[in-house]
Amino acid sequence: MLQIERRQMIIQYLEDHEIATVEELSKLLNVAPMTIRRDLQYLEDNGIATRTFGGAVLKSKLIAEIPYENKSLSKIDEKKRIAEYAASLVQNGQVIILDAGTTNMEIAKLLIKKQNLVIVTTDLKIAVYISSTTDFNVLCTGGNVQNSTGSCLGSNAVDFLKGINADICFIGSSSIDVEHGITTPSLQKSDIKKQMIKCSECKILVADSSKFGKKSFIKVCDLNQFEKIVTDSSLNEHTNVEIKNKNINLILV
Amino acid sequence: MLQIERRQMIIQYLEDHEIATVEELSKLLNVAPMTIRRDLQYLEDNGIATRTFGGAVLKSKLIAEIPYENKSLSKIDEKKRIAEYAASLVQNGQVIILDAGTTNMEIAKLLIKKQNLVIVTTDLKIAVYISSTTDFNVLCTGGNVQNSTGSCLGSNAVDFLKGINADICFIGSSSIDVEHGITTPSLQKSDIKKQMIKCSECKILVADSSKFGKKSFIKVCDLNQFEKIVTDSSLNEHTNVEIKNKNINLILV
DNA sequence: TATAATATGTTCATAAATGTTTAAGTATGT
DNA sequence: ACATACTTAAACATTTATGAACATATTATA
Repeated sequence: MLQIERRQMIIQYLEDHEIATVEELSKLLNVAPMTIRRDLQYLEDNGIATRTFGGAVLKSKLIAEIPYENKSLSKIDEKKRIAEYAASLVQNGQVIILDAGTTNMEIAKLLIKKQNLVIVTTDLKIAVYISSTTDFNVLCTGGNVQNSTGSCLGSNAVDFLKGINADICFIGSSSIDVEHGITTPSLQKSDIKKQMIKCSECKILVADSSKFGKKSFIKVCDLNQFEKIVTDSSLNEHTNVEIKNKNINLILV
Repeated sequence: MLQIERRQMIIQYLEDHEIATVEELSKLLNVAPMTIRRDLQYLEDNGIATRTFGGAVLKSKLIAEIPYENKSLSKIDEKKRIAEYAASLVQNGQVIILDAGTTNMEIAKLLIKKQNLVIVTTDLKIAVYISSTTDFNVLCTGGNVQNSTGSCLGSNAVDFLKGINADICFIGSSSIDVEHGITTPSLQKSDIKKQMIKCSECKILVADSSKFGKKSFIKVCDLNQFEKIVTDSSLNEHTNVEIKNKNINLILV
């Protein structure tokens, strides 16, 4: 197993269990405890985990942004299932807004099988992917490109979106909380998502279950703004009930 | 098996598995580990994969899916030489406009070694490439994405450029004629190039010699608009003399 | 066909990752 | 405070991966 792979699994384990001991990780991954310590040191240096005596916990609920490569490896199966459901909501000929991120990339991979869509996105990789594989009308918002993710930010992107009337938007988020709604680490990202929601008829939130119960800095909107919230079935029971109590259409795939 | 074929299979393998070790690729493809390392080095240089100790992970699936190889295979050496000269004109800290196309992609590959640039481009692939490999400020114009090339067109892109003041723009063209100047097959492309030229201090035309002596429909500008025209030394003598007679700074690399 | 250019294989010194040992540090119960 | 059990990190040993240099094979070109 490669080093990066092992570190990825530690992140995955932490996402699932919130906490892990050096010993259990050492046994699980069949490496010396010292190796696990060095891995945890790396994760701490990169702001992903916080070391404790005997193990580590995920960095506080106010999560920072994890680099793209790490993200794309984690929860990939869940994302594919979420994407499958999301794509089933799309009719041929519709105008679709896709938010940036790996979950929306998974949706994009399925949408190319549809006919005659208009795709609007801030994610350059999604724009390149769809435009190179279909004859859809692909619109890219433009703006400042965020180096870590390849997505457009800034007033140009927001202004571009203001001119759009879409049938459906798919919004991704890494911080979803029943009480505080969805939040982002930057004002710019929040502005983009707000505008995407504003100019779409139907709003769908797509995010794997690890994103729930987390808060970031800038609020985008409350959960009741969405027609549907699509996530995977590992969502913890408490959150599940809380959302359903609010009469929100929660889809577990 | 051809080299390009093998590299294609590595990309395919990475797309399926997200991650791969040198050893498994070596066994799978029946070549020496060193060959795999060289392949992975190539893929990393081209922004397709990220190497790790012992293997590699996929960077972003899209660049791989684009028929880059095919396009850029023609006149690739000439383009690299042209790009080398073009890149040498760029100072750290400058604002650069890059037109769409493979020659400008070659320039982009060299610009990532500079410091602190601001890059403005209509080419999504260039935007993704530079933003994912540097901390430069990358601006993408946005607009309608042309499906065949992955570049932005339309009034959004032109309007975006109107707000830019650049030090240098690098313009590509497939139709250059001493008498008729540079021409494009569509009004949209012409509008973009015109605006790029208008908002740049210094204008450089980059095109391999096969593009000379050709005419298309919509005129962009005359050749004397450019501070320098950079092409390869296979340019035919007649055109060479004609351009120099017009007192234009022609660079043959 | 001969020759040049390119791609691939091999070897080996170097570097990186991991394992092991051990002294010092930390938590916890009495 | 003390003893005990556990955790840590430094130092060194071991394993494994890497890339440079050169040899060989393959492909392109004259």
